[in-house]
Amino acid sequence: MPIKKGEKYIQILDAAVKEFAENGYHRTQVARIAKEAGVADGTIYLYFESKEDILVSLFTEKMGDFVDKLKQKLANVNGFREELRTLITHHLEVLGANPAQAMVTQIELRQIDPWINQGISGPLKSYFKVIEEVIRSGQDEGLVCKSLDVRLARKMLFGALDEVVTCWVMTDKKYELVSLADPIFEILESAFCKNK
Amino acid sequence: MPIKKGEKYIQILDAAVKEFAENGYHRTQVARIAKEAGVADGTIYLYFESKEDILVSLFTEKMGDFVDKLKQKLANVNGFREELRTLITHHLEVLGANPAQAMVTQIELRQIDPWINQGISGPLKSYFKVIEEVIRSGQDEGLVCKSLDVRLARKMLFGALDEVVTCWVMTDKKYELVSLADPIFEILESAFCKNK
DNA sequence: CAGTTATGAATGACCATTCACTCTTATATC
DNA sequence: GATATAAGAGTGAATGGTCATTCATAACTG
Repeated sequence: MPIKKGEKYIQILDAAVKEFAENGYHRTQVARIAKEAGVADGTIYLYFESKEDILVSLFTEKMGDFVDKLKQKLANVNGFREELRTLITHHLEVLGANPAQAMVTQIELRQIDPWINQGISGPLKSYFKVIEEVIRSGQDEGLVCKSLDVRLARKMLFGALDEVVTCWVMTDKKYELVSLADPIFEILESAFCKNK
Repeated sequence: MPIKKGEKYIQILDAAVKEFAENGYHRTQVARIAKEAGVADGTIYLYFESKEDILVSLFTEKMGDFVDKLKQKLANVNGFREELRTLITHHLEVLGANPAQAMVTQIELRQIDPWINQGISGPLKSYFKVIEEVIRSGQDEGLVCKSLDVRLARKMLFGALDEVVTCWVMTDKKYELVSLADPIFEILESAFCKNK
């Protein structure tokens, strides 16, 4: 029964993001995380069940935040177009501002492991739900074709954003990720909206 | 200097796809691959440098094929719309027909490892080039806005397809992947084409 | 019988996890 | 207020299991 909170908990999590981003999940030893966090190896196991648990906690922690903040922003905005723009911008802003975190969520988390996926699917699904709601609201407004398969559209939208972020992470991050928000918005808008 | 060809080479590769798809790269032992392939553990090292080398070879081998076949199909087709449709269909058809391979390329390959990425980037880049050429041909035809950022469009197109395949792989593969070709085509076409 | 190909038991490196111990802080007793 | 007792948090060296890889040996082949 690890204590999933407190100062050390955060320290370890932060150290883990850094190490995972730098060396990849499988290549970073727990001992390295401990060193980076300034705690003893054993201390980690007071806060986490296992190495995998660190990875999962990392994701759920960050993803929970991500979705919460997005929902707040969406509440202050009206109409499908602005919602879509907000969604895209948020995605790029947050990941653009946290390259290490982006690295972890984009790459390290992708390894299939029934256990890891279980831990991840919750928060990720809630993000998917938000995306689908935005698209559906576009349909209600009459801007998006009613016959559009919302699920499929969500997958494509998410996939598109995801790949853009992945490319950015994998290269040297020379450009500002957010600067792509506008062109992406243009493309996705015309993808979903009926031709006027 | 492993011999990168021959019957056993293929056998090992096939066994590896199966095992990686089933258990994931890190969870499959070389010994399992050997057993599945019907060869001795040591034999693997006559054909491959290392376990990683198996993964990379797998990808380059399959991806080379993938791009070659796609190019052939594209040569027999005229006009941006049909090219785009061909591209999408090919992507879904090939991965839909080889779930295990899809699993490996979609998931297992994503783990960052400078070495692995190096091995992968070649064949993947050649696929990207094909995609970009198709989009550019659409611009030449006047169907796609000249101001569209081809690179960005490629990333989004690839990401969209990729995510659709990933979702399919992760679930129980209940539906035919190719059946999504039409709706995806509709969406991507209107994403890129000027409103008529 | 030389050369090539294949074998699989043995090796050794690696690293997540544990646990016997220390250090700190809080509470109780006189 | 001084001392004793207990609990919790933290430590890091030692453990043990897991494989990738090697290599001495065998089995083909021409």
